[in-house]
Amino acid sequence: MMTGFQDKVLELASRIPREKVTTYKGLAEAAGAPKACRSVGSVLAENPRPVEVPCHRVVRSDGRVGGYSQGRERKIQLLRGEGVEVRNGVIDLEKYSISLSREV
DNA sequence: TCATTGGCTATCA
DNA sequence: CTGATAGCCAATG
Repeated sequence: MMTGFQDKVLELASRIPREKVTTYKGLAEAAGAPKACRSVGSVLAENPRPVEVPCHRVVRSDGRVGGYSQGRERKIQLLRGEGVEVRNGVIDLEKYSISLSREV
């Protein structure tokens, strides 16, 4: 259906710069729902677009990579391939987490 | 419109 | 990690 929420989530997710990651919570806030962290996951889960929407750049607020439709390991490999330091499935949010800039 | 289900979460125990 | 609870959106009936 691609409603406003989904569209926003995918849009923001596709705007994540390289070597940077965002959290489901942050994405939810940027999408307009500060507590729709789960909904964000649902949207990404049903939108397998490893090219247009790199959902693998979205991690959990704990700093862990979280889940992935294609496999948790796959997500980690992709992140590492972009230059993100992934230690045992954990990412340094202090260095890679960013606040989604709502610019073009 | 409401009820139920599902889901890459968040937080607490 | 598991279990439970919470709060959210989309799909289905």
